[in-house]
Amino acid sequence: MEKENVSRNFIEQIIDKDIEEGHCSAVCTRFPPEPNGYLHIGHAKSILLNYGLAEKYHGKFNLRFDDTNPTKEKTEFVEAIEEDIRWLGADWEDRLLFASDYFDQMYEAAVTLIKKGKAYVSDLSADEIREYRGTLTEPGKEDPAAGRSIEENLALFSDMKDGTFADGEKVLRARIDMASSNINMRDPVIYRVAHMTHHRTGDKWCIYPMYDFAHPLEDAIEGITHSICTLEFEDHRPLYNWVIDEVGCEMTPDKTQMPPRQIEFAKLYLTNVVTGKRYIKRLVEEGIVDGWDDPRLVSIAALRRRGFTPDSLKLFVELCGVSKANSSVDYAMLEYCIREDLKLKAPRMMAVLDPVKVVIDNYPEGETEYLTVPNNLENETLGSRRVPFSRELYIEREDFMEEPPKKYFRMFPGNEVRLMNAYFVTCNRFTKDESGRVTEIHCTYDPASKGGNSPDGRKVKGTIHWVSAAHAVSAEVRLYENIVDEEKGVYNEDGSLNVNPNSLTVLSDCKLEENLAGAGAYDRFQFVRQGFFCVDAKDSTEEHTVFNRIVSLKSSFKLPAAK
RNA sequence: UGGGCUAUCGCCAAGCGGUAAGGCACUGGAUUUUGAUUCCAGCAUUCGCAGGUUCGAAUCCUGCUAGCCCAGCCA
Repeated sequence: MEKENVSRNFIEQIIDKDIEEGHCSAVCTRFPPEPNGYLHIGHAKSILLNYGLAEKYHGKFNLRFDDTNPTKEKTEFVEAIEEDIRWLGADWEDRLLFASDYFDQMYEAAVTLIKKGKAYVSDLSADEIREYRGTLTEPGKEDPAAGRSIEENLALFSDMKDGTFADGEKVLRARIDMASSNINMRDPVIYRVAHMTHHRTGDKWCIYPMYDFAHPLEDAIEGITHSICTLEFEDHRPLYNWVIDEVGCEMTPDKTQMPPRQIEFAKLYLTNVVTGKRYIKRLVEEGIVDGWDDPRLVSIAALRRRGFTPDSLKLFVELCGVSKANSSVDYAMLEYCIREDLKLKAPRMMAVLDPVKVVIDNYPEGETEYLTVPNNLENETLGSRRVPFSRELYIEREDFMEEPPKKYFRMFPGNEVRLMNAYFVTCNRFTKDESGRVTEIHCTYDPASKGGNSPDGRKVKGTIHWVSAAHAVSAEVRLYENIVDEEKGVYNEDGSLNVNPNSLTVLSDCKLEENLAGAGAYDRFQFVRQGFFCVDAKDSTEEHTVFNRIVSLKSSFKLPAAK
């Protein structure tokens, strides 16, 4: 028995009830993206939710491209979307589906509607339709063409399909209720004319179904039981059900199953992060980011490039939960998830990001010894490696202070610290340049403390990481902060983007232990005391490795404010 | 001034008439060759507000308030 004290979300409760009451014997969900852009973390929630439900109920999960509007869609996007979903681990098996494959059936369904007297061809222009629709507080007016005979509608709709009319000249409307308090029910347009080459059906069609008509049919055709979408479609549910009732249920493959049920949930928003296409587009156009996969963004591609793992995103989505309340999840939750995932999986290596030279005065010149170091103290299965130690090393510049404040237990004159996995060392002197910048630190080491412990039981407060200067490999390391600060607003008063000037820090000459030399794209490590890092797959080359900091380690250490 | 939806800790989120789960964040304290991890402890007398029903209400009723969505031939 699993720990079943975990509470179920409201969607699971609905499904449980549907199963209990015998309405549904095999759950089928779907993720239905329109291939008109890249996926972001909000989509990951939907993907993982739908896929997770299918898994949990031993049902099926379909990937269906909702490609009913050729003016916005591209094959390039379907490929990118497939890659992202595959990477996330959501398996659609052999059910890679396209709404455009159902165009014939949708056309027939529209004809059926006309024959039932439930749809008519309108002559109104887009502007006129808007006028006739009324407002939020006033009912709409009957379309002058609403009274057309079935025969005439059939002929006109056929002409629409045959290309007799120009874009916008005619439209097919469902006959529902022009006075409905729900604007979606005021005789919604269900087919429009668009002389446009579709990325999959080419020029076969010049009329395309609208979302509200197409979507329920797609769900019905595929035998979707629970059609999960976001909150803004709540008002569309009556129309969804209308289409299902009028023509959809006939198209269902298994009549013993309930017809598809639409369920809406709240989108995922993250604090200090923007997912809007327009905003991202501006960031790209203004050269603030280097594309849709810039590691500071939260598109799936960006998260992947930054170094996030599918498991970390899964964890994140689980922790966020599912509800109908609009909310914004703290970015710290995402950070927690990637740390949690990588904690035991990533080898812990030494890398000095901002190096300063250290010389061990009493260590023999020219000598190198190899120390055996475990790759992850908390996970023995990751094994160990050999790390070279020698007379000249690099340590982190911030691990040394000439005049330390209280509670500073790193290196300072006279203080003994541990070089992680190596020796105790004590700083005796150091040199500075004209500007006062420390150039070289001199220490003596205690040979008896090899491995990092003194046989006499002497303790040190500080343990710092280091890299042998002669053996170090250089690399570029990029540190990131969020691009936006919501507190200050996403846009400035003059309409310009309010971007965090520190969103990217490039450290061009970091010193890494030699074992990191062979790291390849997407390899992830913990750089001890620094954080988790991932080899950038886009900008790394054979001779120039670029690491992205995925997330820093938590730290309760703060230097007292300098004065 | 129409319709739909939502309000529980700084941020998510359980709760479904029997007396406020959990996670993140935060704050101690212990352990520690990462000021990390781990561990232990703390963190809503109160559920948007006001009334009412009830022995008993976050849960039911009434009335407010706030926020989100809807007037594409987008999805």
